[in-house]
Amino acid sequence: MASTEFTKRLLTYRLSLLHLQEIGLNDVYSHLIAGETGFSAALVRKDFSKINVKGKRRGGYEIDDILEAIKNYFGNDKINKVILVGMGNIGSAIAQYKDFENQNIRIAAAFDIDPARQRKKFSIPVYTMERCQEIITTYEIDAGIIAVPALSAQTVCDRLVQCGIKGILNFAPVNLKVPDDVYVSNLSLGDELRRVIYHATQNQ
Amino acid sequence: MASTEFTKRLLTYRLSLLHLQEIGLNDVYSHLIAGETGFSAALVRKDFSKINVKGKRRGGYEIDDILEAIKNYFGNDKINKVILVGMGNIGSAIAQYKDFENQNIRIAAAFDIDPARQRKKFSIPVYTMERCQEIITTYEIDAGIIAVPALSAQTVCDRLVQCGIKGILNFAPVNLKVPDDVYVSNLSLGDELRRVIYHATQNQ
DNA sequence: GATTTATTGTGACAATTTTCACAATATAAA
DNA sequence: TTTATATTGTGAAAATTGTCACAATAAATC
Repeated sequence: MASTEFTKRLLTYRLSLLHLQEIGLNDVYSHLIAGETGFSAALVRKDFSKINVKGKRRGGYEIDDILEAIKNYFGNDKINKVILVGMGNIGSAIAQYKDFENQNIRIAAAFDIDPARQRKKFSIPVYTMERCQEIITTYEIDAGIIAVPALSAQTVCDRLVQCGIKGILNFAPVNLKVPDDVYVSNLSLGDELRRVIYHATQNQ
Repeated sequence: MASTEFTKRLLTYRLSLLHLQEIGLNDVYSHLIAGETGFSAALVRKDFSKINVKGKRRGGYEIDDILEAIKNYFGNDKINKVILVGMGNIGSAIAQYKDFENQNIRIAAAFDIDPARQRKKFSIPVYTMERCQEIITTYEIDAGIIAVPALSAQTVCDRLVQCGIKGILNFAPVNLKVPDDVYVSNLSLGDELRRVIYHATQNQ
């Protein structure tokens, strides 16, 4: 399996390339991408080589080729469906988040214990956790987003794993424990901001 | 400067230790932390050694010692103040996010171009960007959170940098360009979820 | 008190990741 | 057509990161 830094870089390239494409470019040099993303030009070329993107000597790379290869690498030509657990502050913000579409990801359903939130009109249906298994299997869900309070995060996580979920994006400030075949990305916003402040105040 | 993986691990240890403390533990062995966090016991010990945490041979480490050392490492005994730009979906969720307190971080003020959002009652004051410089200097702001649409993110970023901000947490799906002495963490939720799905579907 | 056991702390080693340097080569200029 | 120039693609080297193995040693047991 490729290193997580590598997959992160690919998506960073993607974002910059989409931007460059929007301002009218068709071709790019490794140096240009390096300048946009902060990685070295040699690393950019090695990465492209890994995903079988060929450039023209002295001619650079075609943006379309690279974007195609990245899309291919992540296998996102078909729509991937995910579920969202927890419709509090973070959860409902995520439910309305527009950018998932650009990644061909759709939130198929959400879950919450609060019946008021189940009745409330969101753009996606909100169920109780009882219907968790049913919805995961019928909609062929690929991953789950956890946006519940810290105290219930592990319980929710266990439930999702039990229902066959193999990928979890977790916003609760908890280090979730999962079996080896389940992938978890812990996005603790407090930790992330703490690290930003650390680097900001340590600089020089 | 320490690697970002190292600082991430420290905050991961912290989260697990707070949990272990809550369930009544005072001491821990490197193996226990390894089990909780997924890192190897040797790496845990090396990391502790780096931040000058001493254990007792055969006696393990005191949780308090480790937490103290981590707090010290990040220098967060005083409250750090940040600003938030953009009070849309993500922005207002962040404004209400409770966990920043546990990191001694306070959102001092928010900014939005929409006058309606300025009048609306949030728990923090919302201003126009005109008062940006004034507030950053008077409140001694340490970092900025960008939660505006992709199109305006770089403009906002430039403005913050111009006002002396050295750390930025960016939620817009854009690779922000900043001078070398400014630290940016790009948290593109779409990218993050894409990576989760990738790992979930590639596993085995 | 002697012996066993469990754990830390770390130097040496291994693996991984990134950079360096340059041959190959396509394009542009002369 | 020849020469100069700029860029890719990639082995080799360097740097970084993580693991292994074990001496040191404190606690527990006999």
